[in-house]
Amino acid sequence: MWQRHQHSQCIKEALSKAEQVCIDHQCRLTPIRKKVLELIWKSHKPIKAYDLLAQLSSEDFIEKPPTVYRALEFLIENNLIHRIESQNAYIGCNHDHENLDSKFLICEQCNQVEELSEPKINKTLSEVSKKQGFTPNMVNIEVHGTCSQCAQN
Amino acid sequence: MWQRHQHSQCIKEALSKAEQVCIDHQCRLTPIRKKVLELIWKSHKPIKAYDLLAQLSSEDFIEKPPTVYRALEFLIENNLIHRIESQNAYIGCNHDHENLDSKFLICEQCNQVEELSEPKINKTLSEVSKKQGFTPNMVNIEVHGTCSQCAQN
DNA sequence: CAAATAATGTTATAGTATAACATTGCTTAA
DNA sequence: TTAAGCAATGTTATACTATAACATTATTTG
Ligand SMILES: [Zn+2]
Ligand SMILES: [Zn+2]
Ligand SMILES: [Zn+2]
Ligand SMILES: [Zn+2]
Repeated sequence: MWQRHQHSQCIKEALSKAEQVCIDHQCRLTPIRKKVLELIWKSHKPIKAYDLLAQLSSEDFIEKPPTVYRALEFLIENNLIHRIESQNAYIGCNHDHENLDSKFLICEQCNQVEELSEPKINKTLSEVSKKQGFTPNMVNIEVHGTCSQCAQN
Repeated sequence: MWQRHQHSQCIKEALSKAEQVCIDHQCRLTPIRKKVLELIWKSHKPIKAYDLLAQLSSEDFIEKPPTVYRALEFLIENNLIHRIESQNAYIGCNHDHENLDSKFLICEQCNQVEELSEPKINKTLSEVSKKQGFTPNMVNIEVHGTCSQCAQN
């Protein structure tokens, strides 16, 4: 969480993780992709495509929508970020994903997002899906509510 | 599922359930709201706001965006439909909801959607949330994959 | 009935995302 | 090494999704 860590450190980690992922996946972390990823991590909350666009344009990058949407597409494909569907917004991921699944706790007060990695949820969902004869491919879970910090205030 | 029921029957049921819900909630199922709900049920798959708009306009209703978005808002508030976030689309609900939660199996082949009501999922999610000190308010789960029908083909 | 409230009409615009084609840059194998 | 092929980016235009703001009409209630 924001309050409990050196954020510059966690940006660094995210970027170096990205380098490694790109080596593993044999793809390229180009300057634009890297810059977008960095801006997403700097935000540390879900950030919108057009906000990224605005920030890019103030840093000598080309500021057209396809530029940022392509970068987002790339980062999503490589599980370096996720899209928060209920907000049309994007957030960094520091998890190791086996599958195409993502699970979020979204605080309605502070808009801080926590990604879950609890495998028990997937297990339960799998079981229920199977019962319906359904074969899951990707899962998205978005839980809206109040985080512990905000509950105290 | 589409293949296994008289669809005209299930539209009728949805509309009469809606009447009852509106009595209970002391709100009004106006002609526009009723028409939108009917069109959503006729589709029997997730349908987009502007597709509804097009269908309304061919039936002597006013065809401006706010008209349909207001109807959608009303229907969502009363749990008569849900929004499929990953598709910007809307689908009818014939469940009885205690809470603000919805869980879907979405077939990537036929785009048929099944709503889950399995309470075990909520229970698991609640437990995991609590462990993080998080108080859930509303939950949305969207599982993409292949339905049993499509798996056979 | 009059006042208050709810719902709809209307115009305009904000916000999100992609298509299509041109250009540039990297990779690789003759 | 260099030309061909592919990957990435540039560029223009447009499609798709949703809401703000204010006017008008319909319904409810005292
Ligand atoms: Zn993740
Ligand atoms: Zn919070
Ligand atoms: Zn439902
Ligand atoms: Zn199917």
